[in-house]
Amino acid sequence: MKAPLFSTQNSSAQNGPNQNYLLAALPRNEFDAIAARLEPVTLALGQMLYEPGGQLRYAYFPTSAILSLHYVMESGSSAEFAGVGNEGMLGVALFMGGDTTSSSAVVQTGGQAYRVERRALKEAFDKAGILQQLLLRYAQALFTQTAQTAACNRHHSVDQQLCRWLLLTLDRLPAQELIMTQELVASMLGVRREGITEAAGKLQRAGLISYRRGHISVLARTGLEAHVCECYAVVKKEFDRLLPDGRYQQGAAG
Amino acid sequence: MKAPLFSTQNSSAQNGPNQNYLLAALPRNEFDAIAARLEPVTLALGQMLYEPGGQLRYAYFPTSAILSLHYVMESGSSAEFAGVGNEGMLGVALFMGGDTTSSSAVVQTGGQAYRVERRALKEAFDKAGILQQLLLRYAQALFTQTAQTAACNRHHSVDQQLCRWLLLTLDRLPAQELIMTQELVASMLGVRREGITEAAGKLQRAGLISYRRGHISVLARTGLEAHVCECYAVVKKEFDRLLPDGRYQQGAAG
DNA sequence: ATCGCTATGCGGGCTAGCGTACAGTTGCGC
DNA sequence: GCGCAACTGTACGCTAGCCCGCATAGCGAT
Repeated sequence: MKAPLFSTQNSSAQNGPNQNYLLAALPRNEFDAIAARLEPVTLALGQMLYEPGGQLRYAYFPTSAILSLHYVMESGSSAEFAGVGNEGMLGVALFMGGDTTSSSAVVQTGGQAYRVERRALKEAFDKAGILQQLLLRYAQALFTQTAQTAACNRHHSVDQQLCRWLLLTLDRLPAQELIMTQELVASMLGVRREGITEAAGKLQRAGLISYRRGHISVLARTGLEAHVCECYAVVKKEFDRLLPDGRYQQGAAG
Repeated sequence: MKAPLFSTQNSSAQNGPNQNYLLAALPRNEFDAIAARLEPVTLALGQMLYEPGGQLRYAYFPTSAILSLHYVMESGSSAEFAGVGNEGMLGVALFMGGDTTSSSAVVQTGGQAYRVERRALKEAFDKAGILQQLLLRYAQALFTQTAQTAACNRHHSVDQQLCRWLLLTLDRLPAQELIMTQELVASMLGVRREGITEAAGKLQRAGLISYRRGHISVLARTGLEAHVCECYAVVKKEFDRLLPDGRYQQGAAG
């Protein structure tokens, strides 16, 4: 699972660092500078990357993995407030100044990522180049997503939120199927498992998705879009506005 | 209402820029540099400072005013996800890179603030000094507050959330009384006005607060602390950890 | 002092989502 | 190909908070 670190322009690398949009958007010199510090890691479903209150050692740039930021209450119940795919990075606190967060981060979809040590990230950030711009804009997008989640949690039904969650996850996934039990989805959204059974049942009866033990397939994306609350569009629009678009942008500074 | 801009060290100024903790924590040279660009403004209850999607012209550093960040849904209902007092600033998007936000900002408690133009803030931020550190740490604290609000909205009762909101507001206020109708509190928390009537009634019967038309007085802060959910403590702790402590720190670089 | 606006109090019916309990079923591991 | 753990389906009562409507009361302006 060694990635070709020495070859920064290997466009045939299925899982090279430039599968991550933020890294891919860097100009050549900045990419080369940080590439030497990137370490490929395989992340397994359920793996906990950050524990509440713990020191953060690494930032993670997913290429195929999807990560989930959530907060676990004293009662044990939890709620996701943002997700991170290959459009972004985990660990904004590292360059924002606090080296810990009060939230947890777990792997929601297994896959690959590149990690970089705290100090290396901070040094790269402090060079005040394109990377800094990209990371700040990404942090802004993450903030919007979190704020929208707060509002959505207040006002929208579980059905709507499930659609939102499915669409956001789908956008980060190459395939139309996610490996995910209802139990896990429930803990992401912070509702009971039965609530997801019911909501997913409705969507399946409507022919929009189909699922079996631990797998959910999206059959009709447009159908989900018709059921979802406004929150999905708001978040998506903000991401599109603030982030590089995923085209291979090496050398294009901005 | 002119503030003594020319005198950067006028410690007798009741409403000088150094009533704002972020500004007060700047070392002398950085303070002087930005002080020339600060413009005192009086903010009235209910005034809208940012409209969703609009271009942001100014950042605001409250000294006595309290501002509220919230999102208004298509249905018209709304939900606050963070508040800003003299511990912070409004407009983190200005230095994060997006010059707009999808959320609204309104004045929750009338008072004074200093505003600074977009460009001036960006220039000061890009000097990569203490101001940059402070603003980034503040953005991190704001993020934590927003994430916590998302979780709280999901899992805690209106009673608990009212306690949280009262305590957070109180922390930003010199007095024990807030000018605020139940209707307004309701729109902050994103619940019905009757829900607040009921919750506030309970607190009043318990002798913790007393209120009359448009005024809420806190009688027993410790009582509120006994009723509040964990979210208050989490947010407060994170603010204490990340932010300057409000002592007059001019000259102390960090 | 009175009027009128607006804030607050209250009640009744309703629904979404919770807690709990248990039954059915699938697919993995041996 | 068997067993079993784990995932999914269903049901029932319960409560918080919603929507709606209307009654009362405080406070400011005339």
